[in-house]
Amino acid sequence: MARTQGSHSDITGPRVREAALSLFARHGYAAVSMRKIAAEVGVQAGALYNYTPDKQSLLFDLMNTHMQELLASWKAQPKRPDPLDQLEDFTRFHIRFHSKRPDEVFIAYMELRNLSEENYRKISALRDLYETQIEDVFREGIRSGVFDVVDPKVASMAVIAMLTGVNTWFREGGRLSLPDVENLYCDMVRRSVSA
Amino acid sequence: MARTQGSHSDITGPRVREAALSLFARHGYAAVSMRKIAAEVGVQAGALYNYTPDKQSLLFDLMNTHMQELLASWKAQPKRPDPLDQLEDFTRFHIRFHSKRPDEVFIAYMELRNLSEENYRKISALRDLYETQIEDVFREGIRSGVFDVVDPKVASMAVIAMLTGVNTWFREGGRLSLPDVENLYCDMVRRSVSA
DNA sequence: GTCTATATTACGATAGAC
DNA sequence: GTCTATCGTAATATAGAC
Repeated sequence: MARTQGSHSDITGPRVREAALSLFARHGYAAVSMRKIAAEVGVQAGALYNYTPDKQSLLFDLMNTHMQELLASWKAQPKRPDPLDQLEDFTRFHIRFHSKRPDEVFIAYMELRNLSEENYRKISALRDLYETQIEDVFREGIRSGVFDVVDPKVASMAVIAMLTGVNTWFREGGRLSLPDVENLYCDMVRRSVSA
Repeated sequence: MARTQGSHSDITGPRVREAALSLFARHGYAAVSMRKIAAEVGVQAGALYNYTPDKQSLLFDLMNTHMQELLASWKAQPKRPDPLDQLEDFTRFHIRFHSKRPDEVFIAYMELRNLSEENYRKISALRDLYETQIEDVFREGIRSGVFDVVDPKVASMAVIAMLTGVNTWFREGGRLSLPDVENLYCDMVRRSVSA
C-alpha cells in the first residue's frame, strides 16, 4: 500500500474517489477520516487536497455523479409506447442499475444528512427528478386506463422503495439470479397497480 | 439548559436516552459526540457515564429496545384466521408502528454498521425474526390458495421495504392522513400478491 | 450524581521542502 | 504531486473533589 515519492496525478485522482466511495459505504462519511482515505490510496493525508478542496466536496461529487448517471441512463433507454411496458422497463432498469452500484446507492441514501445545505438541495432536486420519471408513467397509464392507481405520487414512492430494497438482500451468486429477481418484482409491481 | 449541581438519577437517565435518540437520528451516531448529548441533557459529558458504560451501549440500547417493542407489539395483536386479513393487519400495523417512531426507525436502519460485531448479531437476529412474521403469513396463504406468490422470502422483503419507505415521505398534517396512506398501501400490497 | 480537570488520541486542513 | 511537520480543535473516557 505505502509508496515512495512520485507524481501520479492521472492515477491518484480516480483512486481517491474509489477509496472514499468504498470507505464511506462501509463505515459512513462521519466515521471515515481523510487519513484513512489516504492510507487506502497509499499516500499521505495532505496529498488528498490536490484532488479535492475538502471532505465535503468528496462526498458531494460521489453522490452527484451517481445521480447524474442514474438520470442519464434512464433517459437514454428506448421508450416503449405502452405505460405497462414502461413500468416493466423502469422496474428492470432500476433493479439492474442499482444492483451494479451498491456502494453508490448506499451512500446516496445514507449520507444525505451529511451534505451541506446547498449540496443537499442539489441532490434532492435530482432525486425528485428521478421520482417524477415513474410518476409520469403512472399518470399516463391512469389516463389510458391500464392502471388503477388512486395516487400516482404514493404509488411512485411505494414502487421505488420496494425496488431499492433489493440492494439490502440481493447478492450475486445467491439462491436467485438477477433475472429471477427482476421477474419476481416485475410481477409484483405490475399487479400492485394494474386495472 | 445548563443546570447547577444536584442529584437527578431518575430523571436524567431517560433524558440521556431521549437526547441520544434525537441526535443520532438527526446527525448520525458517528457525528454526535458525548459532549453534544450532555449539552442537550443539560449536564457535563462525564455525568453521562453514570447511565451508560460507553457510547456504543447507548446506541445498542436504543436499537434493541426498538426491535423488542416492535416484535412484542406485533405478537400482542389479535390474529385473524384468514391470511388475507393477516396481511392487511400486518400492513396497517407496520405503517402505524413505524410512523409513530420515526427516530427509532431511522436509527435502526441507518446505524447497523456502527454496532459492534456482537451487538450487530443480536439486532440482526431480531430483524430476521420480524421478517419471518410476514413470511409465515405468505406461506400459509400460498398453501390455502389465496396468495399467488412464487417466493415468500422475496415477497416479504419487497413488502417490508415498501412499507418502511412510508417513513421517508409521510408527514402528519400533509396532503394525506395516516388512514389514507394505510388504505392505499393495503390495496397495493394485497393486489401485488393475491391469487 | 454531578462537577472540573485532564490523559490520550485523533481530526481537518495547511505550509514549505523536495 | 507528494512528503513531513504542525496548527488548532475536538473526541472518548477517567479521576477525584464536592
